[in-house]
Amino acid sequence: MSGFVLACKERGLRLTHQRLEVYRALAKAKDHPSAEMLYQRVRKRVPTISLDTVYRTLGSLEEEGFIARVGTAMSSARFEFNPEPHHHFVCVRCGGIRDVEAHSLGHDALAKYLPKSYHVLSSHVEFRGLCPDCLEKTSKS
Amino acid sequence: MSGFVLACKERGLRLTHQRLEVYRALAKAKDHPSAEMLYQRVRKRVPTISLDTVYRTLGSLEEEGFIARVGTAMSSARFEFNPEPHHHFVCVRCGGIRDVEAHSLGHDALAKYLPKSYHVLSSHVEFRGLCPDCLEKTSKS
DNA sequence: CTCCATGCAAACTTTTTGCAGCACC
DNA sequence: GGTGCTGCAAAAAGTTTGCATGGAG
Repeated sequence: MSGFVLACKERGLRLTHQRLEVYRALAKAKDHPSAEMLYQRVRKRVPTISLDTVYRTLGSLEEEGFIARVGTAMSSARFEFNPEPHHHFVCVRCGGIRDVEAHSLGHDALAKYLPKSYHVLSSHVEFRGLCPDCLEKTSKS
Repeated sequence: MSGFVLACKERGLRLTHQRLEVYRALAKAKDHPSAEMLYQRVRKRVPTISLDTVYRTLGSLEEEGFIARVGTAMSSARFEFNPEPHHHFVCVRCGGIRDVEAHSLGHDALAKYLPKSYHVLSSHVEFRGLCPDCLEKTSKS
C-alpha cells in the first residue's frame, strides 16, 4: 500500500481517492475481476465513482506496471484453421500472430504441472515479443 | 476440401456458397484473421455476403471443431494484481480463472522452444478444463 | 493556483439477435 | 416443400473519448 503511494509520487501520478480504491480492490481480489466487477465493488465505498474512471484508472495502473491484464489483449477475436495442437507467438510491435509447433511442449508435458485436483482439457502457450521481421527492422535502424 | 463437404453432410450442416467461401478463406489464411478481415476477403468472391453471416459461420465452424479461436475467449477484459510471473487455469464450466504458480514452467524453460530468430519477452500458459469445485459437483451428480 | 483526474454523456467497436425471404436438401 | 441460412437492421455489450467541473499538489 504505502509502496503504491510512493510509486505514484515518483511517477507523477495524482493520488486520488478513486485511484486508491480501485488499486485496493484489485489488490484484494482473487478472482481476476473485469472493469465492471471492480466498478460494482468500489462503488460500495465510493458511491459516486463512474465506470469510465475505473477504466481509465485500470489503464493507468497497467501502464505503470502495477497490474496486468489477463489473457491476450486483442480488440477483436481472431480465428485459425490449423487443426494441430500448437502454440502462438504474438509480436508486440506489428501485432502479428505466428504458430509455434508444440514439439515437446505438448499437452501432457504441460498439464503435469497442475495439481491432480484439476481436470485439464487443453493447454496453450502464448509467447510475446518481437517477431523475426520486426527484430530485423530494429537492428537496421 | 472434400473432407469439409462430407463432414457437413454428416453433421447436417447445409453447404451454402457463403459457408464454403468462409471456410476456404480461413483454410488459406496464414495470419489468424478476425471476422472483419475474413469478411473483406470473402466479399471479393461473394460481394453480397454480410458481416453477420461471417460471424454466424465462424461460430458454426468453431462449434463443429473445424476451426479454432486464438487466445482466450472472454467477453470482457480481466485484470489482476499478482505481480509474480504465473500462469492461468480457466474453468470451462464456471468461467473462473485461477492462478497457477510458474514452478519449473518458467519463462526461460518455455522460451527455449522457440527459434532463436524470435526475441521472446514473456511467456504465458493457459490451461482450460474443470476446476476442482466444478469437478466435485460433476462427480456428485 | 494550476493542471490532472473525474463524471457525465455520447460515440465507437465488436458481436449478437429478430425477422422476413431465399436457397439448400 | 420445409427448415435452416442469409441479409438487413437494430440492439447489446464493452470500451473509449470530449468537455466542463472539481480536487490534488
